[in-house]
Amino acid sequence: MTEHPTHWINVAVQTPAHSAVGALLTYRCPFWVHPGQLVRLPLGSREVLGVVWAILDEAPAHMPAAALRDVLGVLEGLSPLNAHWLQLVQFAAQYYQRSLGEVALSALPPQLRDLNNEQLARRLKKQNTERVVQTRPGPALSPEQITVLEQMKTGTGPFLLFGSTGSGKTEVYLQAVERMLAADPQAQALLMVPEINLTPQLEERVQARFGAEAVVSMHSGMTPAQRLKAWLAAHAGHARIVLGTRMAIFASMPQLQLIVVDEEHDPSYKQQEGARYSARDLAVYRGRLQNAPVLLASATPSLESWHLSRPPDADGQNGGRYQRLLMPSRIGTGLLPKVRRVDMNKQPRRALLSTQLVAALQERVERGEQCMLLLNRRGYAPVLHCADCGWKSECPHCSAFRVFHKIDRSLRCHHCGLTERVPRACPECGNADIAPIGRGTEQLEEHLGELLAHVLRPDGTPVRIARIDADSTRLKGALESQLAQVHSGEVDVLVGTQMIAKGHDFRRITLVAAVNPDAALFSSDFRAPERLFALLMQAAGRAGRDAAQSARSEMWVQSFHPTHPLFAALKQHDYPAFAATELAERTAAELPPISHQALLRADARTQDAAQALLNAVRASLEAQLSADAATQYLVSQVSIYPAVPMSMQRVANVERAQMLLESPSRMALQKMLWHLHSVLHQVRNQPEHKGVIRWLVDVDPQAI
DNA sequence: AGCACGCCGACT
DNA sequence: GTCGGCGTGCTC
Repeated sequence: MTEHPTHWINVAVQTPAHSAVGALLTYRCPFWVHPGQLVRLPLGSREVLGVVWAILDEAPAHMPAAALRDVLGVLEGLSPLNAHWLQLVQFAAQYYQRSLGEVALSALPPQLRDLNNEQLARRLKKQNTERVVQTRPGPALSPEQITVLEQMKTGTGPFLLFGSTGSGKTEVYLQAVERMLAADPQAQALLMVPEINLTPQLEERVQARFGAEAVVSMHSGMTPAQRLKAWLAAHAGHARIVLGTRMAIFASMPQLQLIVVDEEHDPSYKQQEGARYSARDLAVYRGRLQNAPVLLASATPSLESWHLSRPPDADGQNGGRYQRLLMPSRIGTGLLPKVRRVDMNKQPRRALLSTQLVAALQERVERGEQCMLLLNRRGYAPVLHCADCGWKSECPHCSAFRVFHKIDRSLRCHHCGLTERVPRACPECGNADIAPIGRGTEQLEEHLGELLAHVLRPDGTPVRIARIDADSTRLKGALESQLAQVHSGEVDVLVGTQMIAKGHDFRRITLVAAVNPDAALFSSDFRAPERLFALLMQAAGRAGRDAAQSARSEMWVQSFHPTHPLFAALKQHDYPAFAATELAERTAAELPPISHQALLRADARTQDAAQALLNAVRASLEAQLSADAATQYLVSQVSIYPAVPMSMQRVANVERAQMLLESPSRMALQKMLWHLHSVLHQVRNQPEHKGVIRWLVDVDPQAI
């Protein structure tokens, strides 16, 4: 810390976008600092961590010098966050309408805030050893893998790798990393996966290939100490490979030269609270910024990425910015499972499982094979109902029904968490005859137990059924132990929600069934079919991973609409056909990815108050923009729809309303949001909007 | 968001 | 008499 005449700096500190302290703060600084350095600052009565954003040449004119406080100190031994990182954070903050400080500070490991310089020095010393990378050779590549890697070498990307399940996408990532390290041993790669659950298995493969020293993980399941350690290793450039969930997109990686986004279609890449960023979209931005190739990969790409990678038309025009790479074949002799559609109209009324499916399950169990049943509803039944007076198990605080969980005889609201014992009789009329409506995973498990009670495994022991969902895996480590049971063959029939369809390799599963997938076909959410198709394709990919068994693997779909085009495309394993139909519909309706959307949401004590704020913002915004010749065009380019209640209108006694903004031009939408931000502050301060609790902006929302 | 300051009910 | 309920208001 060299002596230096006092000067002034702008710093980002942790403050929410809607607070009065939204922008950079100015401090006096009695010593020399660089942009990107971390400093400790007095803010009100507390001491906070800040990121130095800019060094000012002179005292700021907008504030009296006496109002500026002094920086307390700098975190020593840390090299400054580089300009690329600062720009990534700046872009994310601006694009997703949050404060710089909120994005910057939430991108840093929380423990950095609590350490003094001695503690930090100790941590830095501990991990300050050069890491040795010992690359072990990989398997021989398929012709498709070779072609794709060749295309990555000659092109600039971003690349969309469209590769079916089992085509060997992971090996492509590993080869790309290997090639990167061969060219530059100091280079760093970022590998992203959608969920924490999927990090261990990829981590294992990466470590086996490049050594345990080379890789660090970053996800929210790690302890503060682990997170700090991993972050420091990446920031210092010691970790060659950072493997993580969406939060890893903000890892400081000075030598970043490759970004891979696995299962790029997965909705988990979109953060659903705070700064609602899409890690996949930021990956593309970051790749361009740091001149690092970006590889997005999926067997069922998002329609956004599929559209952006569309090939040019016959005259070479109108192609997408992304380069599409193809790996259509499953490796080895493995075949994709045969898809069977069961017409539930021909089954007994209200049957949960068709007779054919039950027979097929029995056959598999008796052969010693495993089956997996998907039902996207946890609990025993989604509603309890009194036939006498019509009472239903509504949540008193939310616009939702409380779900009946038979296991602990509880009624639980899945939105606010309210849990009560199931009443013995109807709370309204006292009738003892209250009955569940609809079926969840608990009931499916119970029902299967009855249907297959007489079925024996080849060794003569009775069938074993297990359930995996958010309830069964609530305890730490429960998911791992349950998965291990399935792998070891202790379980014959696995029942679960979509969490079992993702990524886990169950080699002995030869039958996967979607029990009741119809809801998504007619959902008001225009992305529901896309998600369903991806889920079913992914689930189908769980069956027959073992080449010896793949010939007789099957994916079953029970539906009241078995001839629906979505299922027809699924039967052919034809994602491009599905995407073409879906994109045609999106184009006709001017929905994303043809248009771009943002949501403004308001929470208030009453629905009227929430909507009143939104409609006032809309009126004020349109009036202000129309009045100025320079901004008039925005009003015609961006549609602002009237405020409506959210589909989950009330959660924990808070009323929620939303307003949709839509534009064919992403730029126009961004400019509109910029104006919206200032109008919101004006309107929010008017006394008639006192009842509003909070507002938030969701850019590129996943569901509307 | 924190964290203060500030003005009214049941307890060591 | 105090500990503490959460209502407004400020943080360079």
